[in-house]
Amino acid sequence: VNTRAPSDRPVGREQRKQRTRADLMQAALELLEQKSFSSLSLREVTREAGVVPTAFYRHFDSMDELGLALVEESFGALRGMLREARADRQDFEHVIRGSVEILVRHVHANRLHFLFLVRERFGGNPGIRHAIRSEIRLFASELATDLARFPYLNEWSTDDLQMMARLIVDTMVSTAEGLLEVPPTTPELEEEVIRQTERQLLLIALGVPAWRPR
Amino acid sequence: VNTRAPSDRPVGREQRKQRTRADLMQAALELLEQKSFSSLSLREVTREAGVVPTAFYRHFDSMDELGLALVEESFGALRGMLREARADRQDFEHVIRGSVEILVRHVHANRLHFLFLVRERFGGNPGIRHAIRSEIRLFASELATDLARFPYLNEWSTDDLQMMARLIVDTMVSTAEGLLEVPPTTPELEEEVIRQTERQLLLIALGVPAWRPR
DNA sequence: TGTACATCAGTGAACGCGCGTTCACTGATGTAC
DNA sequence: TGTACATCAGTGAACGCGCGTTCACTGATGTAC
Repeated sequence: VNTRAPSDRPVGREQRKQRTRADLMQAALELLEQKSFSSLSLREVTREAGVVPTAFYRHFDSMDELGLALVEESFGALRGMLREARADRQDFEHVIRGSVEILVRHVHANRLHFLFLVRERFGGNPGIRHAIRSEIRLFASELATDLARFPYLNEWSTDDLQMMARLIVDTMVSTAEGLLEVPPTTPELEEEVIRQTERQLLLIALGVPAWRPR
Repeated sequence: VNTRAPSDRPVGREQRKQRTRADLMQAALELLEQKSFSSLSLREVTREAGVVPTAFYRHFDSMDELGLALVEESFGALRGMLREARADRQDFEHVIRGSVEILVRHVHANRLHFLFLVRERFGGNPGIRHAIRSEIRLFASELATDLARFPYLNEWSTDDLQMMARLIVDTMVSTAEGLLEVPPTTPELEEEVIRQTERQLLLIALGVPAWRPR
C-alpha cells in the first residue's frame, strides 16, 4: 500500500497527496505529446503515474477537471514568459530580437506545456478551448497597452493598437507552433524559423510610420 | 437488405456504393463539428450514416484512411478558393479587400471542411497533421510567386517573398479560425473580424516600400 | 512518552458498456449464353 | 427476351478488450488524552 517511488521521503500525508496529484498531471502531459486530450483515458494516466485507476478520484472528479488543471499550469509558464517580456523594455531596434529570444527560451523550457496549449487551442474539449483562447486574447490586450510607448504608436487609437497587437500575437503563436514542429536535432531549421519571425516583425514595424491613424 | 435512404433511385451497384462512401464521409464531417477526429469511433460514423458497422470495411481499411480521404476532400475546397484568388488579379488597392472576401465566402460555403482542417492541423493523428501542414506550405510558396507581380516586390529575393507570403498566410489562417469561432448569429462580430484582417494586411503592405531587400 | 481511536490516500475486485474486428450470410445487381 | 450463375454491398451475431465508475477494504499517518 502506498509504495510509491523508491525515493519516497517520510513526509506528511498531505505532501504525499500533492505529489501524487503532480504525478498524475505530469503523466498526462507526457502522454499528450503523442495523442490528443480527448483520446486520453483515465486509466492510461493512472497507469503512467504508477497508481491504481480509482486513486484518480482522490484528486480530480473527471478527466475534464485534470485538463483544466493542466491549462492553468500551462498558463503559469505562459505568464512567466509575458512577465519577462514586459519587464524587458528594450528600445525599438532591440525589442524584436529580444522578444523572439524570450519566446524561444520559454518554449524550450516548457516544451510539453506549450505543446499542450497549441494542440488543445482547437481541440475537442470546449472548456479547455475557451480558456486558452481567452488567455491569448488577454495577452494581446496587454501587448496593445505596451505598444503605446513606441514612436508613432503613442498616437494610435486603441482599436488600431489592438489590431497590431493581435497581428503580432498571431505571428508569435505561429512561431511557437513552428518551434514545436521542428525536430530538436536540427538547430539550423530552428534558426531559420527564428530569423523568419524577426523579419516578419520588422516588416510589420516598417509599416507603422506609413499608417494613417484613425 | 440495402434499404438505404427512401429516395433511393434504382441506380447501378457502383453508384450506390459511391453514395454510401460519401454518406460515411459526410457523417464523419458532421460529427467532427462537435468532437475531434481521434475520439471519433468507427461505430459512431456508421450509426450516423445509417449503415451497419461492418459495412465500413467495404469502403475504408480503417478510420485513419477515412481521415485522409477527408483531408483530400477538404483540400478540394481549399484549392478551389486558391484558384479563384489567383485568377482574381486585382491591382494593389483592391487586392486585399478582394482576397479577404474570397476567403470569407469559401469559409461559409465549406464550413465543415475548414473546421476539420483547422482542428486537425494540430490534432492527434500525425498523418493527417503532416498532410495539412505541407498543403499550407505549398500554398504559401504559390503566393510568394504571385506576390512578385506587385511594385517593389518584383525586386525582392525569393527568401524575402517566402517570408512575407507566410506572414500573409498565417494571418489568413488566423482569420479563418476567427470566422469559424464567431457564432453565425452575430454578423457584426464577423464584420469586425473581416475589418481587422483587412487592416492587418494593409499594415503589412505599408511596410513593403520601406523594406530593404537583401 | 505511550495508547487508543479517527482519518483518508491508495487498493483490488467487480460491473456493465461501447469499441474494433471476424465471420458466415443474404439477396439485389450484373453478366454470359 | 429469358434463364442460370457470379459478384459483392450491406447484414447480424459474436468475440475479446479497455474503458469509467462503484464499492468495501487496508494500513500508514494524524490526533486526543
